[in-house]
Amino acid sequence: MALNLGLRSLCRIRMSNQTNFSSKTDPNPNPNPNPGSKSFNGVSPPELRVFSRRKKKFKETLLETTDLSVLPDIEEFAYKKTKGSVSQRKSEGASDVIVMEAEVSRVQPRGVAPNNWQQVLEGIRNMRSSEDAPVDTMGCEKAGRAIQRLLQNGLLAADTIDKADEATIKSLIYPVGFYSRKASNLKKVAKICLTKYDGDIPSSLEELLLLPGIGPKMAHLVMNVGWNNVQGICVDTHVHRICNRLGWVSRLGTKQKTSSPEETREALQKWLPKEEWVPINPLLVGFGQTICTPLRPCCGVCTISEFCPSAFKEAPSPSKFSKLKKSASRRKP
DNA sequence: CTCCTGTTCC
DNA sequence: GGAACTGGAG
Repeated sequence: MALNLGLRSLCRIRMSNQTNFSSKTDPNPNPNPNPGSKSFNGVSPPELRVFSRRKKKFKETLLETTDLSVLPDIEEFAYKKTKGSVSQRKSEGASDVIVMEAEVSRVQPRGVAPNNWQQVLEGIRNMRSSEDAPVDTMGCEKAGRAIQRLLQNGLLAADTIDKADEATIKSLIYPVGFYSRKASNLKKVAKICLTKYDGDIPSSLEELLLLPGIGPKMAHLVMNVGWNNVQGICVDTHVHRICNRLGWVSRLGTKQKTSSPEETREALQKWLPKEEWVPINPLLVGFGQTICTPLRPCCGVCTISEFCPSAFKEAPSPSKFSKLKKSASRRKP
């Protein structure tokens, strides 16, 4: 399923490259000598060898990360960028398509990255190496209790969920937060998947967002770990909070904190290299559950506090300050 | 902005 | 006793 999407994207990229790009760079492009036979997605054998060599990088950077809607821009950018290296790459036996793939993999929108971000990330990775955060045992790739119970009852497929009683689902997923709403959304989503997607889940961000109960956070999570097709960063409350504490994101053109996870996602994507877009979520979620907690972060044990503009700036215990705040908020006109 | 829900932490 | 907690809908 994820493979289908990847291959279709690949075909579309190839087709558009072959018509637009090769005519710009090579007045005499070698036509595919034997289209339809011994080819992989229209790539003939010599090209396929190059493709295999670059496969790993290609897979990681282009196939799984390219948003097809930005293709015209990428082609334009890649064309300019490849001018100097095209002949060299081609002498290695690479076709225009392969050159394009290599260059596109370097295309990444880059804003100004914050100072020391790599050290900060490395420090968080070290703090997270014990994998003792809830996300490590209950995260989306593991089966939490509620998922296990659904699984035991055969309720992880669209057709069985569609047939099942909403009250049954409700009791099985209890006591997850908002179990009632989630049970009803699950039924609705199963119906949609069954009628519109042949029992599977949709494979594009836009279609996922149309499902009830699926917002940006879940849609990106599904694209990232379900389809291996990275369209954006999955920003939840932890990623949102920590990025702001670190000063990694700000409102467009200001130094103010971002006010929503969506704003954080856009700001973070401007500079964070794409290879970090998927791992940043479990990394910061676990960090946020154990050390950089929403209330009273443990800056004393945090190894990157020297880089954190917010370190030790939040009240360590809710004493006089919060009591004053409470009494102030109780006074209503 | 509030609501949804039960738990957890103060 | 009650605030904060998830993420999405309205």
